[in-house]
Amino acid sequence: MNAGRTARERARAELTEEIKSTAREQLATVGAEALSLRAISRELGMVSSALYRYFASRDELLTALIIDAYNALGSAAEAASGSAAEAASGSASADGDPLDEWLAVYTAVRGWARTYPQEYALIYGSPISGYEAPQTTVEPAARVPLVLLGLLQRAQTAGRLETPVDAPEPTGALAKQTDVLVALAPDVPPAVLVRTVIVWTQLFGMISFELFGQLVGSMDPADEFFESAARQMAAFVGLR
Amino acid sequence: MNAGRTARERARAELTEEIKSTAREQLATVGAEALSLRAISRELGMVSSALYRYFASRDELLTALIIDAYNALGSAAEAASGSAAEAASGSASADGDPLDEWLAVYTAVRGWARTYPQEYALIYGSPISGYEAPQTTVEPAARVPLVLLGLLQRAQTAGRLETPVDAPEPTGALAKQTDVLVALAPDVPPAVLVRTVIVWTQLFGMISFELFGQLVGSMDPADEFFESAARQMAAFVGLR
DNA sequence: CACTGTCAAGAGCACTGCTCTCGGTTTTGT
DNA sequence: ACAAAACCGAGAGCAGTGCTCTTGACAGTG
Repeated sequence: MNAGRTARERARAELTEEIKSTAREQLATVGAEALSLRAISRELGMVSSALYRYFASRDELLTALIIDAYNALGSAAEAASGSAAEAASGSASADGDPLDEWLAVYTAVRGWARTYPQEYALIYGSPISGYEAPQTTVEPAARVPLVLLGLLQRAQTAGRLETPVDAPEPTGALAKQTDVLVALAPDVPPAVLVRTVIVWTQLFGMISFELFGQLVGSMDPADEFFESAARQMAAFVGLR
Repeated sequence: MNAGRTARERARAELTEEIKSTAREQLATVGAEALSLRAISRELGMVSSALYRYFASRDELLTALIIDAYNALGSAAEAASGSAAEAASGSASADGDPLDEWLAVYTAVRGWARTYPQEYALIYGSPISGYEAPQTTVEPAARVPLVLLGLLQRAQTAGRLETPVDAPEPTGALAKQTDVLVALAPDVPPAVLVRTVIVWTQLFGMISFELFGQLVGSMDPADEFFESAARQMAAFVGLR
């Protein structure tokens, strides 16, 4: 993250960032699959071949944009989680109301998605054909679910999580898969962890439907529906 | 649906279907955004310009494929709903167990999506850039949610739907939006209808996550998770 | 000063969607 | 039955794309 030592390294880092920046602009206007390296180079006043000194291919540029998008969304969710906790208590370390925090995270995720719909589509839409997401994307991609898990873990230790009576205990392969999540939120019961995954898929399904126009004719505009869903999903995982 | 009168009309209809068929093959192998009219025409042994006699543009071909995909998925859901009802009773008109039917619909939708992932991505993935879905797509797109609504309506009149006590009554704009659904399932309480939309978004969010690789590392393979989610969502809307 | 690695530039390849024109065939109207 | 109209496939061509390769200029290091 530091400025490179030599002038060359600094120039290279700056230009790399500049390329990504104009790529994001193009993304916002023409969409992901119409992203053109030549158009970017034209915008930057350089020749298209020069761009390949910075990104070996269009896919590599897309990968960089995808990772940036995951991180931006993750940061937004984490910030919402953190500031909601502070706002209620005044102190930075004490926790606020878990339900408020839950709603703040939901709102932040949706807000980011609506502000940067093309970048959202890039990471949660159909995968680019012939493009295999490298392993580098899974860590940034995990930040949003980690926020939810962390929130529930803290709510549990604060006595604000009440395991729903009708949540079935996972068995078989599902129990094994849940173990991975137990390691991340050890005090949250497995039944609630399964529900957390359900809720996680609901959140992004709902946002995708809103952004991709699937709700037109029923729940669009989706503001009130979204908040209702957020509250009902909080209750679904046992947040009180 | 009938064969055209003149030989030309029949040939035209056949060739149109053949174009869509090879387009679907290409779709399955190279993906939607790499779908090439020239490659299709090459496969068909004709020149690319001739293809424009049948589809005015690439977008128009995509629209046709999208409508076909919606209809195929809708048929699969309707068939599952119908056959589940018959299987339990032997009669074609009597209803089976609503919960079995619910699970059958879930399984059918997921099965179709896994069988035709690229066609699924075409309709539930990111919208094609610069492509506006025409009004013709909304009716076929509504078939799956209509299956769920119909199922709940029948379950309600059969006394198999128990409105959850913690489902909040929709108010304000949300209540207005729910009215559209009331017209489709008049006996289902509005609170349950809102939950139906939530469940609807969850279903497709879950399938999208599975297909687009978002579940890798947690709930993949998703068979058991999917069934658990299906059952818990049935309970969430009050199916008993 | 000379050498080595990095850089932008340019030409070029194979591909794309799409348009237009040109003959030939089929359907239709009189 | 015959002419007019509609339709069809072929081919050339345009503007655009991602990507590769070569060339000449520059900066950093011994």
